[in-house]
Amino acid sequence: MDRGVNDSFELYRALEALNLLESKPPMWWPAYGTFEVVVGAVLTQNSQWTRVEHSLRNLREAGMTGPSEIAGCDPGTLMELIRPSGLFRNKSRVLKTLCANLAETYGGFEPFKAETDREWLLAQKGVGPETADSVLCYACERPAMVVDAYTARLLAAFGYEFDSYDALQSWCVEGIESRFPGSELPRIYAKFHGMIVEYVKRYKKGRTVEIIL
DNA sequence: GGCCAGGTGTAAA
DNA sequence: TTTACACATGGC
Repeated sequence: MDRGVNDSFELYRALEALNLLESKPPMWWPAYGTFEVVVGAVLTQNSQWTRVEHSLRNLREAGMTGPSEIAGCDPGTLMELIRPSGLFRNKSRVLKTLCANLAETYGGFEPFKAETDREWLLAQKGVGPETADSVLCYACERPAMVVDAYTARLLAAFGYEFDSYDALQSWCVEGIESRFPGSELPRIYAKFHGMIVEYVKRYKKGRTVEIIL
């Protein structure tokens, strides 16, 4: 099949030329490099970011700004605070357990940020590959490529199909990783994923994506 | 009023 | 090992 992009590097360059992140936070995800990203990564599972912002504001106003606060929060109270982003019974349990384990294993967010890895994150209940990579990429500032439904839909528009998260992620990484110094990769992957999401949001037509590249 | 959203875990088949 | 379903709110 004829494809508009031969590898992920071509896609990256084409998206970059569209200035999709002009009015977004520097690394696309708000509060890049902070604990709030960990909370947001769980809350955004199968829900809209505008809803997550509402929950995050509730949490800030209630003083639930760190792992120890959330780990110690009354379950019913936490459910009410995060209710706006949906799936709140699951997510409150997931957040409390995740925060308790984070505090116990690492002692706080900064050591967690420096020392955690994908395997530890995937072992947490309610943390799958996308949430784990989102935390690594946007909270821990690591070279992790996040892929999601947007990524799959964009590549489907180019004729690519992948049978797993890992296969899709590998395609994205393989075209990119050798093209930049290792020290730049955390921000390159962060930008790449952000550009993909913004592109699809702007050019989606129903369930498919219009290609203007 | 049905479909969808910045997924994941569990239980059937 | 694959597929189906539950979780739940609010925007469109």
